[in-house]
Amino acid sequence: MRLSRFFMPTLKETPSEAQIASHRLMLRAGMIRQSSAGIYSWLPMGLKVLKKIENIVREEMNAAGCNEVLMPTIQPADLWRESGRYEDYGKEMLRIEDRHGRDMLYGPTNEEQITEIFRASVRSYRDLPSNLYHIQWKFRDEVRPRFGIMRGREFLMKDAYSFDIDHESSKSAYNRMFVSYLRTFDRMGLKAIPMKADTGPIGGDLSHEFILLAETGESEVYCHGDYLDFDVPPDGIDYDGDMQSIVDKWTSLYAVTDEKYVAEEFDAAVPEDKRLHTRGIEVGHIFHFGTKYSEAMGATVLDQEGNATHLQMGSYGIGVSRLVGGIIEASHDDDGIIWPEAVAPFHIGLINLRPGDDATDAACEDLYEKLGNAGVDVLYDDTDERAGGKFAKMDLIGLPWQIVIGPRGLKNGIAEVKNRASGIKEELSLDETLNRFTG
RNA sequence: CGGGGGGUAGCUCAGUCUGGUAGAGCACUCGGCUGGGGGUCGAGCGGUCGCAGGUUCAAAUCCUGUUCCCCCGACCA
Repeated sequence: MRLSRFFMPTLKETPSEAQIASHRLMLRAGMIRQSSAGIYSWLPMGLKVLKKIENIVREEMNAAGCNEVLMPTIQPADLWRESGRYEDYGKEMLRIEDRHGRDMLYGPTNEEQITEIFRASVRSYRDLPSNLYHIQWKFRDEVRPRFGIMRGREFLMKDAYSFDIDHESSKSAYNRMFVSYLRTFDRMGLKAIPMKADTGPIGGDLSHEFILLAETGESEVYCHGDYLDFDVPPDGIDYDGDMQSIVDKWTSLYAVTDEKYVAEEFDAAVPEDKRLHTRGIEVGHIFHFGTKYSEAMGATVLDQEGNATHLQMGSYGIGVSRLVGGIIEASHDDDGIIWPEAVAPFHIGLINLRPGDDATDAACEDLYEKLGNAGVDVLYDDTDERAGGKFAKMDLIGLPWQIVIGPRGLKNGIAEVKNRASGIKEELSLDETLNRFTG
């Protein structure tokens, strides 16, 4: 993509509404624009990242044996009256009336919808276990949206729902999602630690929040430092295999959010030099809730003896849009964003320092074309802005690599390759530069 | 929902107290000098001062109402 034809309205100054780093940088890098409180438009740069994150989530869900569906954003109120949540949910739920006077709502979540779909189609234990997910926009009318995309009212979420015949099987479904989440966040270059979460009125130990460690996080967390070095389950792992030992390992050490924190327990469980007390961002939440919805909504299957049995269910969320902000919180510096390669909007930023100079233009165009042919996603700054502005802008948008070509280096056939994360610059010949990214 | 702060050019903000021709920097357009870390000189473009009503010869400024946004708290994936 040529920068001259790319819609990327960057800002030199920080808009006054942005307080935290990710919000500030997303606005400055031209990724999002606010529409109203907690509601944003996604501009090309932001949308590319959002889609990359969404795809990683999708790939890992599919690998774990889940089926993708797409449920509507607008749901009928009657569905929620069945579960009793229409009355319980309160003002967080955006309620709408259609032209016929029917009560509708913009879905804050989809337990009712998925249960309705499942109960209408599945009759036998033979069709279990099953896990359906979708990636869809949700709306929760938060009293006070904040932190930009991190806690908006409208947000993109992946939510999965598992259906099983009994508790034992449901626990296996839970474990598969647990492992899948470890892989998903790791692929995005994140350290997300599963922490004990509130199980609410249902009880049990099957609820974990996946927390991203970041100093600007919204809640305090306490955990064992060794989690940072734990191995993540490998690509291609067999989800029919032993998930329990992985879950056991990843839940063996102390890790809680502040509402579950007890100083004495923390001190007793973690040696002093391993105590990690920082802030965190919740990017995933997995939860087993048993028959709460299947009983309220009459979702049953016949078991092997022919008895109608209520489905055991669990739900598994990942905040896809929140992750965009979360990744930036975890990976930025004073100059701008530092994208992990897996979610970067482009792999390389190619800077032409002197558009209009024949030799410089020719070298840039040649490299741009060859990299493109090799399938490398390049943002080519072909504008005639000054060098300083180009460097600052490229650092701001945080592409993993920068290739700088100007008359000075070109006299010796040299391009400069800079790694955004380390800041290390190398002088390479044009061929070496090409090979570096295509070899 | 309680408390606080705001809305003036695309962005950051002054001007409001004390009413009297709407400003600066950045951005943008044109031209000159420049040319490897947001340069420089000159000339431009750009505003129903959130909205409605009131007071006044005269309102960005005073009064009333209203709406939107931000921050702290409570709440929350």
